[in-house]
Amino acid sequence: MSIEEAGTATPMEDIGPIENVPLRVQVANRLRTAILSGRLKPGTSLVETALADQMNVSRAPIREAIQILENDGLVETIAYKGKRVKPLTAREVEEVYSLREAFEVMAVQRIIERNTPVDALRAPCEAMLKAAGDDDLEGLVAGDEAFHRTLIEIADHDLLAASWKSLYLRIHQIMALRSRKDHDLQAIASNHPPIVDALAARDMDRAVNLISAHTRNLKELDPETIAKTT
Amino acid sequence: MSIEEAGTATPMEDIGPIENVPLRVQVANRLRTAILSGRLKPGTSLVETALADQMNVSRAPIREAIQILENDGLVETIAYKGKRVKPLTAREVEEVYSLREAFEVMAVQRIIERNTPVDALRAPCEAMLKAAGDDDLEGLVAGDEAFHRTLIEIADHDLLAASWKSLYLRIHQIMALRSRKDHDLQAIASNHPPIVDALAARDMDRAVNLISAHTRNLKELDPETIAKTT
DNA sequence: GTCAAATGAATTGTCGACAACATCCAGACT
DNA sequence: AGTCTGGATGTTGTCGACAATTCATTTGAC
Repeated sequence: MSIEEAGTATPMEDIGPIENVPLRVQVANRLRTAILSGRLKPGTSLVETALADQMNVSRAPIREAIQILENDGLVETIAYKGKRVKPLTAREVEEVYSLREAFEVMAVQRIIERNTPVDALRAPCEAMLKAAGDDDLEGLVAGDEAFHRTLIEIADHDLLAASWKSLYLRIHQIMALRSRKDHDLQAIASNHPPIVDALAARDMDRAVNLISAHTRNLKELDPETIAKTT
Repeated sequence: MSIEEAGTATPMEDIGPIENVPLRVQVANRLRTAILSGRLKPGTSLVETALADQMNVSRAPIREAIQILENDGLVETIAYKGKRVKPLTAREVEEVYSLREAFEVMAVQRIIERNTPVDALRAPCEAMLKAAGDDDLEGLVAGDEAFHRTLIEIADHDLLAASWKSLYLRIHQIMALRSRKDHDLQAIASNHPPIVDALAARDMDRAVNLISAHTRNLKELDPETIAKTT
Protein backbone atom coordinates (compact mmCIF):
# COMPACT_ATOMS: atom_id res chain seq x y z
CA MET A 1 0.00 0.00 0.00
CA SER A 2 1.39 3.34 -0.97
CA ILE A 3 1.44 6.29 1.36
CA GLU A 4 -1.02 8.31 -0.71
CA GLU A 5 -3.90 5.88 -0.26
CA ALA A 6 -3.45 5.67 3.48
CA GLY A 7 -6.22 8.03 4.52
CA THR A 8 -9.06 7.01 2.18
CA ALA A 9 -10.84 4.23 4.05
CA THR A 10 -10.95 5.47 7.63
CA PRO A 11 -10.64 9.15 8.49
CA MET A 12 -7.42 9.08 10.41
CA GLU A 13 -5.56 11.92 11.92
CA ASP A 14 -2.42 13.24 10.34
CA ILE A 15 0.47 11.41 11.89
CA GLY A 16 2.83 12.90 9.37
CA PRO A 17 4.77 11.07 6.71
CA ILE A 18 6.15 7.63 7.51
CA GLU A 19 9.80 8.34 7.94
CA ASN A 20 11.99 5.63 6.59
CA VAL A 21 15.09 6.57 8.46
CA PRO A 22 18.30 5.15 6.99
CA LEU A 23 20.27 2.92 9.31
CA ARG A 24 23.18 5.32 9.37
CA VAL A 25 20.93 7.96 10.90
CA GLN A 26 19.53 5.58 13.49
CA VAL A 27 23.02 4.46 14.41
CA ALA A 28 24.26 8.04 14.53
CA ASN A 29 21.38 9.01 16.81
CA ARG A 30 22.03 6.15 19.19
CA LEU A 31 25.73 6.87 19.36
CA ARG A 32 25.13 10.59 19.72
CA THR A 33 22.72 10.05 22.58
CA ALA A 34 25.23 7.80 24.30
CA ILE A 35 27.96 10.38 23.94
CA LEU A 36 25.86 13.34 24.99
CA SER A 37 24.49 11.52 28.02
CA GLY A 38 28.02 10.75 29.12
CA ARG A 39 27.54 7.01 28.77
CA LEU A 40 30.28 7.01 26.13
CA LYS A 41 33.04 9.02 27.74
CA PRO A 42 35.60 11.10 25.88
CA GLY A 43 38.50 8.93 24.83
CA THR A 44 36.38 5.79 24.43
CA SER A 45 37.49 3.85 21.39
CA LEU A 46 34.85 3.12 18.77
CA VAL A 47 35.52 -0.04 16.77
CA GLU A 48 33.41 -0.47 13.67
CA THR A 49 33.25 -4.25 13.75
CA ALA A 50 32.28 -4.33 17.43
CA LEU A 51 29.54 -1.74 16.96
CA ALA A 52 28.29 -3.54 13.86
CA ASP A 53 27.94 -6.75 15.88
CA GLN A 54 26.24 -5.04 18.79
CA MET A 55 23.68 -3.31 16.60
CA ASN A 56 23.24 -6.15 14.11
CA VAL A 57 24.02 -4.11 11.04
CA SER A 58 26.92 -4.20 8.65
CA ARG A 59 29.90 -1.91 8.93
CA ALA A 60 28.80 0.44 6.15
CA PRO A 61 26.09 2.28 8.09
CA ILE A 62 28.33 2.31 11.16
CA ARG A 63 31.09 3.99 9.18
CA GLU A 64 28.71 6.59 7.82
CA ALA A 65 27.22 7.22 11.24
CA ILE A 66 30.67 7.77 12.70
CA GLN A 67 31.43 10.18 9.89
CA ILE A 68 28.29 12.10 10.82
CA LEU A 69 29.45 12.29 14.42
CA GLU A 70 32.84 13.38 13.21
CA ASN A 71 31.20 16.34 11.50
CA ASP A 72 29.42 17.10 14.71
CA GLY A 73 32.85 17.25 16.30
CA LEU A 74 32.09 14.45 18.74
CA VAL A 75 34.35 11.78 17.27
CA GLU A 76 37.79 11.78 15.70
CA THR A 77 39.42 9.27 13.39
CA ILE A 78 43.04 8.28 13.16
CA ALA A 79 43.66 6.48 9.90
CA TYR A 80 44.23 2.74 10.18
CA LYS A 81 44.35 3.05 13.95
CA GLY A 82 40.93 3.74 15.28
CA LYS A 83 38.11 6.10 16.00
CA ARG A 84 37.31 7.45 19.42
CA VAL A 85 35.12 9.87 21.24
CA LYS A 86 36.98 13.14 20.99
CA PRO A 87 38.73 13.91 24.26
CA LEU A 88 37.69 17.16 25.89
CA THR A 89 40.56 19.46 26.61
CA ALA A 90 40.35 22.67 28.57
CA ARG A 91 41.29 24.51 25.41
CA GLU A 92 38.47 22.95 23.48
CA VAL A 93 35.94 23.85 26.14
CA GLU A 94 37.14 27.43 26.04
CA GLU A 95 36.83 27.45 22.28
CA VAL A 96 33.35 25.99 22.31
CA TYR A 97 32.07 28.60 24.71
CA SER A 98 33.79 31.52 23.06
CA LEU A 99 32.47 30.54 19.64
CA ARG A 100 29.03 30.11 21.12
CA GLU A 101 29.28 33.63 22.49
CA ALA A 102 30.11 34.96 19.04
CA PHE A 103 27.16 33.09 17.53
CA GLU A 104 24.68 34.37 20.07
CA VAL A 105 25.97 37.91 19.89
CA MET A 106 25.51 37.73 16.14
CA ALA A 107 21.97 36.49 16.60
CA VAL A 108 21.19 39.32 18.99
CA GLN A 109 22.59 41.92 16.62
CA ARG A 110 20.62 40.51 13.75
CA ILE A 111 17.39 40.38 15.70
CA ILE A 112 17.67 44.02 16.71
CA GLU A 113 18.86 45.23 13.31
CA ARG A 114 16.00 43.55 11.52
CA ASN A 115 13.45 44.45 14.15
CA THR A 116 12.38 40.85 14.68
CA PRO A 117 9.64 40.17 17.25
CA VAL A 118 10.98 38.44 20.35
CA ASP A 119 7.78 37.22 21.99
CA ALA A 120 8.72 33.63 21.25
CA LEU A 121 11.43 33.94 23.90
CA ARG A 122 8.98 34.61 26.74
CA ALA A 123 7.68 31.06 27.03
CA PRO A 124 11.09 29.43 27.60
CA CYS A 125 11.81 32.09 30.22
CA GLU A 126 8.65 31.23 32.11
CA ALA A 127 9.40 27.54 31.86
CA MET A 128 12.85 28.06 33.30
CA LEU A 129 11.63 30.14 36.22
CA LYS A 130 9.07 27.50 37.03
CA ALA A 131 11.64 24.70 36.76
CA ALA A 132 14.01 26.59 39.02
CA GLY A 133 11.24 26.99 41.59
CA ASP A 134 10.59 23.24 41.47
CA ASP A 135 14.30 22.46 41.74
CA ASP A 136 13.88 20.62 38.43
CA LEU A 137 17.28 20.47 36.76
CA GLU A 138 16.11 18.57 33.70
CA GLY A 139 13.37 21.07 33.08
CA LEU A 140 15.74 23.96 33.49
CA VAL A 141 18.22 22.53 31.03
CA ALA A 142 15.44 21.88 28.52
CA GLY A 143 14.19 25.43 28.96
CA ASP A 144 17.66 26.84 28.55
CA GLU A 145 18.16 24.96 25.33
CA ALA A 146 14.73 26.07 24.08
CA PHE A 147 15.57 29.67 24.88
CA HIS A 148 18.86 29.71 23.03
CA ARG A 149 17.57 27.64 20.14
CA THR A 150 14.71 30.05 19.73
CA LEU A 151 17.09 32.98 19.91
CA ILE A 152 19.07 31.53 17.04
CA GLU A 153 15.98 30.58 15.08
CA ILE A 154 14.36 33.99 15.10
CA ALA A 155 17.64 35.43 13.86
CA ASP A 156 16.53 33.74 10.61
CA HIS A 157 19.95 32.61 9.44
CA ASP A 158 20.12 28.98 8.36
CA LEU A 159 23.88 28.76 8.30
CA LEU A 160 24.17 30.30 11.74
CA ALA A 161 21.49 27.91 13.00
CA ALA A 162 23.30 24.89 11.61
CA SER A 163 26.64 25.98 13.07
CA TRP A 164 25.09 26.75 16.43
CA LYS A 165 23.30 23.42 16.53
CA SER A 166 26.51 21.54 15.92
CA LEU A 167 28.28 23.56 18.58
CA TYR A 168 25.50 23.08 21.09
CA LEU A 169 25.93 19.32 20.87
CA ARG A 170 29.30 19.69 22.49
CA ILE A 171 27.88 21.94 25.15
CA HIS A 172 25.42 19.18 25.92
CA GLN A 173 28.31 16.79 26.25
CA ILE A 174 30.20 19.12 28.55
CA MET A 175 27.18 19.74 30.73
CA ALA A 176 26.48 16.03 31.04
CA LEU A 177 29.88 15.57 32.63
CA ARG A 178 29.30 18.37 35.07
CA SER A 179 28.14 17.46 38.55
CA ARG A 180 24.74 18.53 39.71
CA LYS A 181 25.74 20.76 42.58
CA ASP A 182 27.58 23.06 40.19
CA HIS A 183 24.28 24.46 39.01
CA ASP A 184 22.58 27.39 40.66
CA LEU A 185 19.15 26.94 39.16
CA GLN A 186 17.65 30.19 40.32
CA ALA A 187 20.57 32.26 39.04
CA ILE A 188 20.52 30.62 35.63
CA ALA A 189 16.79 31.07 35.19
CA SER A 190 16.79 34.70 36.25
CA ASN A 191 19.54 35.50 33.79
CA HIS A 192 17.30 35.20 30.77
CA PRO A 193 14.35 37.59 31.14
CA PRO A 194 16.57 40.72 31.13
CA ILE A 195 17.96 39.58 27.78
CA VAL A 196 14.48 39.44 26.32
CA ASP A 197 13.70 42.87 27.76
CA ALA A 198 16.80 44.39 26.20
CA LEU A 199 15.94 42.79 22.86
CA ALA A 200 12.39 44.05 23.04
CA ALA A 201 13.67 47.54 23.84
CA ARG A 202 16.02 47.29 20.83
CA ASP A 203 18.85 48.25 23.13
CA MET A 204 21.81 46.81 21.24
CA ASP A 205 24.55 47.51 23.75
CA ARG A 206 22.64 46.17 26.71
CA ALA A 207 21.46 43.06 24.87
CA VAL A 208 24.93 42.24 23.58
CA ASN A 209 26.48 42.77 27.00
CA LEU A 210 23.89 40.59 28.70
CA ILE A 211 24.15 37.68 26.26
CA SER A 212 27.91 37.94 26.36
CA ALA A 213 28.02 37.92 30.13
CA HIS A 214 25.57 35.04 30.26
CA THR A 215 27.73 32.87 28.04
CA ARG A 216 30.88 33.76 29.94
CA ASN A 217 29.31 32.86 33.25
CA LEU A 218 28.70 29.36 31.97
CA LYS A 219 32.27 29.03 30.87
CA GLU A 220 33.52 29.79 34.38
CA LEU A 221 31.87 26.67 35.75
CA ASP A 222 33.76 24.14 33.77
CA PRO A 223 37.48 23.96 34.50
CA GLU A 224 37.17 21.28 37.15
CA THR A 225 34.71 19.37 35.02
CA ILE A 226 37.47 18.88 32.50
CA ALA A 227 39.95 17.73 35.05
CA LYS A 228 37.71 14.75 35.72
CA THR A 229 37.68 13.55 32.14
CA THR A 230 41.27 13.76 30.92
CA MET B 1 54.97 3.77 -11.93
CA SER B 2 54.38 3.63 -8.25
CA ILE B 3 55.37 6.41 -5.95
CA GLU B 4 57.88 4.32 -4.03
CA GLU B 5 60.17 3.68 -6.98
CA ALA B 6 60.17 7.26 -8.10
CA GLY B 7 63.12 8.66 -6.20
CA THR B 8 65.48 5.78 -5.55
CA ALA B 9 68.02 6.38 -8.26
CA THR B 10 68.67 10.05 -7.64
CA PRO B 11 69.34 11.46 -4.17
CA MET B 12 66.16 13.23 -3.35
CA GLU B 13 65.53 15.97 -0.89
CA ASP B 14 63.23 15.52 2.04
CA ILE B 15 59.70 16.02 0.82
CA GLY B 16 58.33 14.81 4.09
CA PRO B 17 56.71 11.48 4.83
CA ILE B 18 54.97 9.75 1.99
CA GLU B 19 51.38 10.34 2.79
CA ASN B 20 49.20 7.48 1.89
CA VAL B 21 46.08 9.45 1.24
CA PRO B 22 42.88 7.41 1.36
CA LEU B 23 40.93 7.31 -1.86
CA ARG B 24 37.99 9.12 -0.33
CA VAL B 25 40.23 12.10 0.34
CA GLN B 26 41.65 12.07 -3.18
CA VAL B 27 38.17 11.86 -4.62
CA ALA B 28 36.91 14.60 -2.31
CA ASN B 29 39.79 16.85 -3.34
CA ARG B 30 39.15 16.31 -7.03
CA LEU B 31 35.46 16.97 -6.69
CA ARG B 32 36.04 19.96 -4.46
CA THR B 33 38.46 21.47 -6.93
CA ALA B 34 35.95 20.94 -9.71
CA ILE B 35 33.22 22.62 -7.72
CA LEU B 36 35.33 25.52 -6.50
CA SER B 37 36.69 26.21 -9.96
CA GLY B 38 33.15 26.38 -11.29
CA ARG B 39 33.64 23.38 -13.56
CA LEU B 40 30.90 21.60 -11.62
CA LYS B 41 28.13 24.16 -11.47
CA PRO B 42 25.57 24.46 -8.68
CA GLY B 43 22.67 22.13 -9.36
CA THR B 44 24.79 19.55 -11.17
CA SER B 45 23.69 16.07 -10.23
CA LEU B 46 26.33 13.77 -8.76
CA VAL B 47 25.69 10.09 -9.41
CA GLU B 48 27.80 7.70 -7.40
CA THR B 49 28.00 4.96 -10.00
CA ALA B 50 28.93 7.38 -12.76
CA LEU B 51 31.66 8.99 -10.68
CA ALA B 52 32.93 5.59 -9.61
CA ASP B 53 33.28 4.58 -13.26
CA GLN B 54 34.97 7.82 -14.26
CA MET B 55 37.51 7.64 -11.47
CA ASN B 56 38.00 3.88 -11.55
CA VAL B 57 37.22 3.30 -7.91
CA SER B 58 34.33 1.61 -6.21
CA ARG B 59 31.34 3.44 -4.87
CA ALA B 60 32.43 3.31 -1.23
CA PRO B 61 35.11 6.00 -1.42
CA ILE B 62 32.88 8.07 -3.66
CA ARG B 63 30.11 7.99 -1.09
CA GLU B 64 32.47 8.99 1.68
CA ALA B 65 33.96 11.75 -0.43
CA ILE B 66 30.52 13.13 -1.14
CA GLN B 67 29.74 13.04 2.55
CA ILE B 68 32.88 15.08 3.16
CA LEU B 69 31.73 17.64 0.62
CA GLU B 70 28.32 17.64 2.23
CA ASN B 71 29.95 18.67 5.49
CA ASP B 72 31.74 21.39 3.62
CA GLY B 73 28.32 22.58 2.57
CA LEU B 74 29.09 22.15 -1.12
CA VAL B 75 26.81 19.20 -1.84
CA GLU B 76 23.36 18.17 -0.69
CA THR B 77 21.70 14.77 -0.67
CA ILE B 78 18.07 13.91 -1.26
CA ALA B 79 17.41 10.38 -0.07
CA TYR B 80 16.86 7.81 -2.80
CA LYS B 81 16.82 10.57 -5.38
CA GLY B 82 20.27 11.88 -5.81
CA LYS B 83 23.06 14.12 -4.73
CA ARG B 84 23.85 17.43 -6.35
CA VAL B 85 26.06 20.44 -6.07
CA LYS B 86 24.21 22.71 -3.69
CA PRO B 87 22.48 25.50 -5.58
CA LEU B 88 23.54 28.99 -4.59
CA THR B 89 20.69 31.21 -3.57
CA ALA B 90 20.91 34.90 -2.85
CA ARG B 91 19.95 34.14 0.72
CA GLU B 92 22.77 31.69 1.09
CA VAL B 93 25.30 34.13 -0.26
CA GLU B 94 24.13 36.72 2.24
CA GLU B 95 24.44 34.18 5.03
CA VAL B 96 27.91 33.11 4.01
CA TYR B 97 29.22 36.66 4.00
CA SER B 98 27.49 37.71 7.20
CA LEU B 99 28.80 34.68 9.06
CA ARG B 100 32.24 35.33 7.69
CA GLU B 101 32.02 38.84 9.03
CA ALA B 102 31.19 37.50 12.49
CA PHE B 103 34.14 35.10 12.32
CA GLU B 104 36.63 37.74 11.31
CA VAL B 105 35.35 40.22 13.86
CA MET B 106 35.80 37.57 16.49
CA ALA B 107 39.35 36.94 15.31
CA VAL B 108 40.14 40.64 15.46
CA GLN B 109 38.76 40.97 18.96
CA ARG B 110 40.70 37.98 20.14
CA ILE B 111 43.94 39.18 18.59
CA ILE B 112 43.66 42.54 20.31
CA GLU B 113 42.47 41.15 23.64
CA ARG B 114 45.32 38.67 23.82
CA ASN B 115 47.87 41.11 22.49
CA THR B 116 48.93 38.81 19.67
CA PRO B 117 51.68 40.03 17.31
CA VAL B 118 50.33 40.84 13.86
CA ASP B 119 53.52 41.02 11.81
CA ALA B 120 52.58 37.89 9.91
CA LEU B 121 49.87 39.92 8.19
CA ARG B 122 52.33 42.31 6.53
CA ALA B 123 53.61 39.87 3.91
CA PRO B 124 50.20 39.08 2.41
CA CYS B 125 49.49 42.81 2.26
CA GLU B 126 52.68 43.43 0.28
CA ALA B 127 51.89 40.53 -2.02
CA MET B 128 48.45 41.91 -2.73
CA LEU B 129 49.68 45.41 -3.48
CA LYS B 130 52.24 43.99 -5.88
CA ALA B 131 49.67 41.76 -7.56
CA ALA B 132 47.29 44.70 -7.94
CA GLY B 133 50.07 46.69 -9.61
CA ASP B 134 50.69 43.85 -12.04
CA ASP B 135 46.98 43.48 -12.74
CA ASP B 136 47.39 39.89 -11.55
CA LEU B 137 43.98 38.68 -10.40
CA GLU B 138 45.15 35.21 -9.42
CA GLY B 139 47.91 36.64 -7.29
CA LEU B 140 45.55 39.05 -5.64
CA VAL B 141 43.06 36.35 -4.77
CA ALA B 142 45.83 34.17 -3.37
CA GLY B 143 47.09 37.09 -1.31
CA ASP B 144 43.62 37.86 -0.06
CA GLU B 145 43.11 34.32 1.08
CA ALA B 146 46.54 34.28 2.73
CA PHE B 147 45.71 37.48 4.58
CA HIS B 148 42.42 36.28 5.96
CA ARG B 149 43.69 32.79 6.69
CA THR B 150 46.57 34.27 8.62
CA LEU B 151 44.21 36.57 10.48
CA ILE B 152 42.21 33.57 11.62
CA GLU B 153 45.29 31.53 12.42
CA ILE B 154 46.93 34.06 14.71
CA ALA B 155 43.65 34.30 16.60
CA ASP B 156 44.74 30.84 17.85
CA HIS B 157 41.31 29.25 17.95
CA ASP B 158 41.12 25.83 16.30
CA LEU B 159 37.36 25.66 16.20
CA LEU B 160 37.09 29.11 14.70
CA ALA B 161 39.76 28.19 12.16
CA ALA B 162 37.93 25.04 11.14
CA SER B 163 34.61 26.84 10.81
CA TRP B 164 36.17 29.67 8.85
CA LYS B 165 37.93 27.27 6.52
CA SER B 166 34.72 25.48 5.69
CA LEU B 167 32.96 28.78 5.12
CA TYR B 168 35.74 30.11 2.94
CA LEU B 169 35.29 27.18 0.57
CA ARG B 170 31.93 28.57 -0.37
CA ILE B 171 33.36 32.02 -0.82
CA HIS B 172 35.82 30.47 -3.26
CA GLN B 173 32.92 28.95 -5.11
CA ILE B 174 31.04 32.23 -5.23
CA MET B 175 34.10 34.12 -6.43
CA ALA B 176 34.76 31.60 -9.16
CA LEU B 177 31.37 32.36 -10.61
CA ARG B 178 31.96 36.07 -10.54
CA SER B 179 33.12 37.74 -13.73
CA ARG B 180 36.52 39.29 -13.87
CA LYS B 181 35.53 42.88 -14.48
CA ASP B 182 33.72 42.98 -11.15
CA HIS B 183 37.05 43.20 -9.37
CA ASP B 184 38.75 46.47 -8.59
CA LEU B 185 42.17 45.11 -7.79
CA GLN B 186 43.69 48.29 -6.47
CA ALA B 187 40.78 48.95 -4.13
CA ILE B 188 40.81 45.46 -2.70
CA ALA B 189 44.53 45.47 -2.08
CA SER B 190 44.55 48.85 -0.40
CA ASN B 191 41.79 47.81 1.97
CA HIS B 192 44.04 45.54 3.97
CA PRO B 193 46.99 47.53 5.32
CA PRO B 194 44.78 49.83 7.43
CA ILE B 195 43.38 46.76 9.16
CA VAL B 196 46.86 45.66 10.12
CA ASP B 197 47.66 49.15 11.37
CA ALA B 198 44.57 49.23 13.56
CA LEU B 199 45.41 45.80 14.94
CA ALA B 200 48.98 46.81 15.66
CA ALA B 201 47.71 49.93 17.43
CA ARG B 202 45.36 47.73 19.49
CA ASP B 203 42.53 50.02 18.44
CA MET B 204 39.57 47.67 18.87
CA ASP B 205 36.83 49.91 17.49
CA ARG B 206 38.73 50.91 14.40
CA ALA B 207 39.89 47.36 13.66
CA VAL B 208 36.42 45.91 14.06
CA ASN B 209 34.88 48.60 11.89
CA LEU B 210 37.46 48.11 9.17
CA ILE B 211 37.20 44.35 9.00
CA SER B 212 33.43 44.60 9.12
CA ALA B 213 33.32 47.15 6.32
CA HIS B 214 35.76 45.10 4.26
CA THR B 215 33.59 42.00 4.44
CA ARG B 216 30.45 43.96 3.66
CA ASN B 217 32.02 45.51 0.59
CA LEU B 218 32.60 42.08 -0.84
CA LYS B 219 29.01 41.11 -0.25
CA GLU B 220 27.79 44.06 -2.31
CA LEU B 221 29.40 42.68 -5.41
CA ASP B 222 27.50 39.48 -5.67
CA PRO B 223 23.78 39.82 -6.34
CA GLU B 224 24.13 39.66 -10.10
CA THR B 225 26.58 36.78 -9.85
CA ILE B 226 23.84 34.73 -8.26
CA ALA B 227 21.32 35.61 -10.92
CA LYS B 228 23.53 33.85 -13.44
CA THR B 229 23.59 30.54 -11.60
CA THR B 230 20.02 29.89 -10.50
C1' DG C 1 72.23 -9.43 25.47
C1' DT C 2 70.75 -6.30 21.87
C1' DC C 3 69.03 -4.79 17.79
C1' DA C 4 66.71 -5.63 13.42
C1' DA C 5 63.67 -8.08 10.61
C1' DA C 6 59.67 -11.02 10.25
C1' DT C 7 55.28 -12.34 11.82
C1' DG C 8 50.67 -11.84 13.58
C1' DA C 9 46.72 -9.49 15.47
C1' DA C 10 43.66 -5.59 15.27
C1' DT C 11 41.58 -2.09 12.70
C1' DT C 12 40.30 0.62 8.94
C1' DG C 13 40.06 0.91 3.66
C1' DT C 14 38.08 -0.81 -0.62
C1' DC C 15 35.43 -3.69 -3.50
C1' DG C 16 31.55 -5.94 -6.12
C1' DA C 17 26.92 -7.60 -5.66
C1' DC C 18 22.37 -7.30 -4.25
C1' DA C 19 18.25 -4.96 -1.85
C1' DA C 20 15.21 -1.05 -1.14
C1' DC C 21 13.10 2.78 -2.75
C1' DA C 22 11.25 6.40 -5.87
C1' DT C 23 10.05 7.84 -10.47
C1' DC C 24 8.35 7.29 -14.94
C1' DC C 25 6.03 5.02 -18.66
C1' DA C 26 3.18 1.78 -20.93
C1' DG C 27 -0.87 -0.66 -21.06
C1' DA C 28 -5.26 -2.33 -19.27
C1' DC C 29 -9.61 -1.18 -17.46
C1' DT C 30 -13.56 1.88 -16.65
C1' DA D 1 -10.51 10.11 -22.52
C1' DG D 2 -9.03 9.40 -18.08
C1' DT D 3 -7.16 6.79 -14.41
C1' DC D 4 -5.31 3.18 -12.08
C1' DT D 5 -1.94 -0.69 -12.07
C1' DG D 6 2.13 -2.94 -12.83
C1' DG D 7 6.63 -3.25 -14.31
C1' DA D 8 11.05 -1.22 -16.03
C1' DT D 9 14.66 1.86 -14.85
C1' DG D 10 17.76 4.62 -12.22
C1' DT D 11 19.59 5.77 -7.86
C1' DT D 12 20.88 5.24 -3.22
C1' DG D 13 21.12 1.87 0.87
C1' DT D 14 23.19 -2.25 2.84
C1' DC D 15 25.86 -6.28 3.02
C1' DG D 16 29.81 -9.65 3.44
C1' DA D 17 34.42 -10.52 1.97
C1' DC D 18 39.01 -9.25 1.14
C1' DA D 19 43.09 -5.86 0.95
C1' DA D 20 46.05 -2.50 3.17
C1' DT D 21 48.07 -0.50 7.00
C1' DT D 22 49.68 0.00 11.64
C1' DC D 23 51.46 -1.59 15.95
C1' DA D 24 53.13 -4.99 19.13
C1' DT D 25 55.49 -9.26 19.63
C1' DT D 26 58.35 -12.65 18.58
C1' DT D 27 62.12 -14.52 16.31
C1' DG D 28 66.69 -14.64 14.69
C1' DA D 29 71.39 -13.18 13.76
C1' DC D 30 75.40 -11.19 15.57
